[in-house]
Amino acid sequence: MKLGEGVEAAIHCAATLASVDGNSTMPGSALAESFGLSPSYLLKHLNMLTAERILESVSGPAGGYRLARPAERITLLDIVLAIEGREPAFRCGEIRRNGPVKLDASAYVKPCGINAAMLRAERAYRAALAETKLSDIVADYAAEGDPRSFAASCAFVARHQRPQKSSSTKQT
Amino acid sequence: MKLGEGVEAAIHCAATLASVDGNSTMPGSALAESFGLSPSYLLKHLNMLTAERILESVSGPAGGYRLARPAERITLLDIVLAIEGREPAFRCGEIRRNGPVKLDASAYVKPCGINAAMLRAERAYRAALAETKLSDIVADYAAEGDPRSFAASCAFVARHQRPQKSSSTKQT
DNA sequence: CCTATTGCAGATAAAAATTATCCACGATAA
DNA sequence: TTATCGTGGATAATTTTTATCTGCAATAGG
Repeated sequence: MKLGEGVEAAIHCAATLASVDGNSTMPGSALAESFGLSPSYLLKHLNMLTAERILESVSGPAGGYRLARPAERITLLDIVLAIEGREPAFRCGEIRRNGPVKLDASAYVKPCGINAAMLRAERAYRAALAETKLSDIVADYAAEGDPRSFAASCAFVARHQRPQKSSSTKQT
Repeated sequence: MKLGEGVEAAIHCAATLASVDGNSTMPGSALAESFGLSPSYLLKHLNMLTAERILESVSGPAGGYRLARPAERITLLDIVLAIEGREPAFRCGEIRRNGPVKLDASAYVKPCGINAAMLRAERAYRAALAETKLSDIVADYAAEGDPRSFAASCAFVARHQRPQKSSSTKQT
């Protein structure tokens, strides 16, 4: 069982974007630089977040990314599902049917108990992820992280965020 | 997030072995045939289960595999960890340190809050897996599975299991 | 002892998924 | 008009997973 590296990048980026002002944006290249990641690959992940309506993007100079809704309404589950996909980790291949004894299909109408148990565990996993909001991550970082690190992050955001012209609905 | 196919095979094999009599064994080739799996690859997985003391193996003709302890004391978590390894699914790459601003290592003594949240979720996942015993899987199959399928499984086990010479509580 | 059957370890190969790069394109602020 | 930025597709490099093969050790039965 393994989560792709993109998950870590995506959560860190989202947490960073949570502290840009109002409807300002931050370019993907700045996010990549901020974590020492390959810009072209990170964009792939940011795109998935955009496709799942977790981020919004603005084209053109002064463009970039911002959260599509307040950090209070984005959970770690949202991000993990956006990056890793919605498929469950355990996929039942129904190998019980593949033996030498061929039974009628009607013998397999009941779902496999193993599958049920594995999916139950995964629901617990997702429920736990859904309990942590992006705002919790940010608040925890501000309250318990090292002040130097926090200050550096704030400075970085302040330096790279870009105010937008059109004042549409404001995010917080 | 993805679980290897070996997990499904391992659980099915363990469930099958749960219904062999006493200290009898069942050869890996029979287990592979029972689920239409490649024998040589399945042996890899059975081996991992043996290495983790979930199965015991007996060499020689009339040899094979059996459970190393009663099915009541084997959980799905035991099997999943044996096959997938004990590493957590989320591995924190500490990418927060990789930015352009180089801070002293003392700024990163606090563990990353993102990592903590992800590991918390994984603990929930493992706790849920630990709640299902192999005996539950077998009991459920006997009680709620299709009678034809259950009878076929029992017949298969009866046909392939091999009694051992009396003195056996040792292994590898 | 001999032989056949079985598990075990290691090397290796084939297939698939992940990670990463590049380029042509449309959007847009200045 | 131009430079900056996101988008999408194609492609390649890398790693992981899946699968096979071979030689070897263990051992039941003759």
